[in-house]
Amino acid sequence: MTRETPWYEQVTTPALLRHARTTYGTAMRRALAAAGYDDIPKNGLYLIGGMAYQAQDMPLGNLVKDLRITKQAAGQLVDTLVTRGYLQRAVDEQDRRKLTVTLTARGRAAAVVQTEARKKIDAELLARARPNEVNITRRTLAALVEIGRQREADDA
Amino acid sequence: MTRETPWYEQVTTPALLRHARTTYGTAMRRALAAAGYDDIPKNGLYLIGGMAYQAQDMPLGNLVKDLRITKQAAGQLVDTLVTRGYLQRAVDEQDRRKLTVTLTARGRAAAVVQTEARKKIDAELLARARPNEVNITRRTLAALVEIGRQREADDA
DNA sequence: CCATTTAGTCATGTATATTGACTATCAATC
DNA sequence: GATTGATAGTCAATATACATGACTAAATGG
Repeated sequence: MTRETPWYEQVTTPALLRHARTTYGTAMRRALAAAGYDDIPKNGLYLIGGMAYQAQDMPLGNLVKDLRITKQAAGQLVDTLVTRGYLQRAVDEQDRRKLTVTLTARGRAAAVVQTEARKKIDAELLARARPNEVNITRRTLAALVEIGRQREADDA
Repeated sequence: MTRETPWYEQVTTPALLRHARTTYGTAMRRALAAAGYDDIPKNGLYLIGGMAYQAQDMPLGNLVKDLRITKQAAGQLVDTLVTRGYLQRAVDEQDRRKLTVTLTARGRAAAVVQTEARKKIDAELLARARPNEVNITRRTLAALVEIGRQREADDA
């Protein structure tokens, strides 16, 4: 009995990464839209989801690094999210040049929906992969991220 | 000695996926730009890299599904890549409505550069993770992709 | 054949991001 | 305590990528 080559061996790793992320992305977008949050711009998911998971407030400068966009684009992104009621801007009292960003009530509500959608995918994944395999995957992805950071630091 | 929580445990899986893909993306873009291929649009990498890896020619319709963009956007993407000398369009003789797309010489040359950049990252990854861990990662990513496909099929 | 479906185009609008030029705050020195 | 330089963000104009709506041409299926 000859073993069939699995489809994913015909696909590059970056392509796998792309499509894997799409699974999360569409699931989160669908859930958000169903709950009435259908006006979140592209990178808004990253911002809202990240803030709910990690930090209560985030300096705008972090966005620039994380999303690898210009500060103008970051400002514009925050602008629309403020306009649409998801975010609040505040001046950092320690350094009055800095702006920090916090979720509004609406923003937190959206974050909850988004987080649940994400966890749903995480749960579905555990039906197809062992917990240990998921851990290894996350560690390996982290290694890839570190390679990117390293390279960036090297040529700077 | 208390074990420190690794940074990546504070990050959602979709965020890890995003940043991991960025490592590949910037490496490939840099290599391409250094070799004179600095006019490739966003999704062009996916197209050129994918065609080099998988198929010699690709029906335009596949792009629509893979990239999850409208056929108009796909047509436009191919247009610019044809204009810039990376792709060639041809009518499918079996079905004269269909257009298939092939790499030109320039396109193949760019694909080589891109592929090498990708493999370089793959190699660097093997300095930080075992081959088996990389395999598990790719399989787990494939599972995520399948979850997305499944969900799409379900609500169709 | 005629109706329907499939594959792609043309024209137009919109959202997202970029480049370039500017203001405001802070930090360090003289 | 005034001057220089660096950092954080804004404003204005523009480019690019993608979407929507209306259309043409080729294939499929009674």
